Amino acid sequence: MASRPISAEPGGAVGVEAGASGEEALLSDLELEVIEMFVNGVKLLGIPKSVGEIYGLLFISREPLPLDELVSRLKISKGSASQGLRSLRNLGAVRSVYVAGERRDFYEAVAELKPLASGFIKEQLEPHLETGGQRLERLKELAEEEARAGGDAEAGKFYRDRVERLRKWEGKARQLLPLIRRFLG
Amino acid sequence: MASRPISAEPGGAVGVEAGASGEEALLSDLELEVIEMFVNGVKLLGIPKSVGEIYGLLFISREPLPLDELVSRLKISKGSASQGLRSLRNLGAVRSVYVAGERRDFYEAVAELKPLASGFIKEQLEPHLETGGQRLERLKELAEEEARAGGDAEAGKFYRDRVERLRKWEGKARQLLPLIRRFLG
DNA sequence: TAATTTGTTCATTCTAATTTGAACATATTG
DNA sequence: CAATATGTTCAAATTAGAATGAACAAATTA
Repeated sequence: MASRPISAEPGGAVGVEAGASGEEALLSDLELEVIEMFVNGVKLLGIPKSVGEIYGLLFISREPLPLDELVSRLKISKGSASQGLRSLRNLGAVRSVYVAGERRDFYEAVAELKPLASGFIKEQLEPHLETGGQRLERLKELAEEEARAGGDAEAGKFYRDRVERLRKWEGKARQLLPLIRRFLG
Repeated sequence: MASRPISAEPGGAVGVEAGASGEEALLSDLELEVIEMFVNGVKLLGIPKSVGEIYGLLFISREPLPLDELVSRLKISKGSASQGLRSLRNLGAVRSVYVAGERRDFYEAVAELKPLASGFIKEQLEPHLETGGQRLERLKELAEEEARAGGDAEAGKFYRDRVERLRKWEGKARQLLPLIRRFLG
């Protein structure tokens, strides 16, 4: 019951526009459109296309799907599917579901905005803030050196101002992330 | 007076780590560090490295710089510099400055967070929201078709819910952008 | 007007990142 | 245990996107 055969797809007719050889209507128009939307979306976030495809298909699927169905329906490699699912699990964008009497792992999309945003912020954004913070310390030292070595008082002021600015930006970013989280929650 | 010769750089010693052939100390350690910071930053926003380099150098330069100095100091091609400056102007991240008695165009970084954020939102994010909005309409139709064609009432409910969710997400995004703008302003 | 300077454009080249697929590991079944 | 099913890993192929540089246009100077 769980892994519904691909021929039993609901209404939607052929998908996948003309072009290559053996088109077999693996995806309905609705699925195609949703997937495309997510592919666009994740690209904006710097996440690879295949990950968007996987999430998109899971998002619009009524039942959880196993890896090999993602492979056959999306026509992506096993490797991509495996790695894509891992990223999505790490992001908290996909959860694995127990399906009775099935040996394969089944996955479904986490379709609530909050955990998605949180996962993305925690995994993709916060690490950068962290390393950025360290970098800023070194930067401050370099600016001081420059200010001292230069002899020129104007120069010192300028460099200190620039580094101070970067500090403020970082502070803003640190405040902003939780704010976004709360807003989407 | 304006296009200070590159040998007249302030304190900082050799930059550019070991490796390739003719290293010539075109960038001080401070400049190098700032540039690296911006290169990391823009990568996060899906903006090419060369653009980060250009903005970084302008940001930490006391005087406006002309295109050919960006080329020589950053060792990037004229093409990259030209295109990079254009993107930065479009983003509102760089402004051109009049320098008396100079034929070349000189540029300086816009170093206030607000216009930077606004430019990025307006140029990079809002266009996607726009096309996403159109896509959503088509999606809604497809979901209705699917719901009708499927015969299954459950299915209809599910697809409508999913599309409705996407609508809500888009709405949130539309609210969020101005909020971010205000916060950074 | 010819020569020079400055900047842009865009086809080609190069690079970084993604995708593939075969080899491998780990159950699971007969 | 051998055979099969499932999933992961990683070197190699592919692809998308960025950088290059030569050709061009426009402005300036001599």
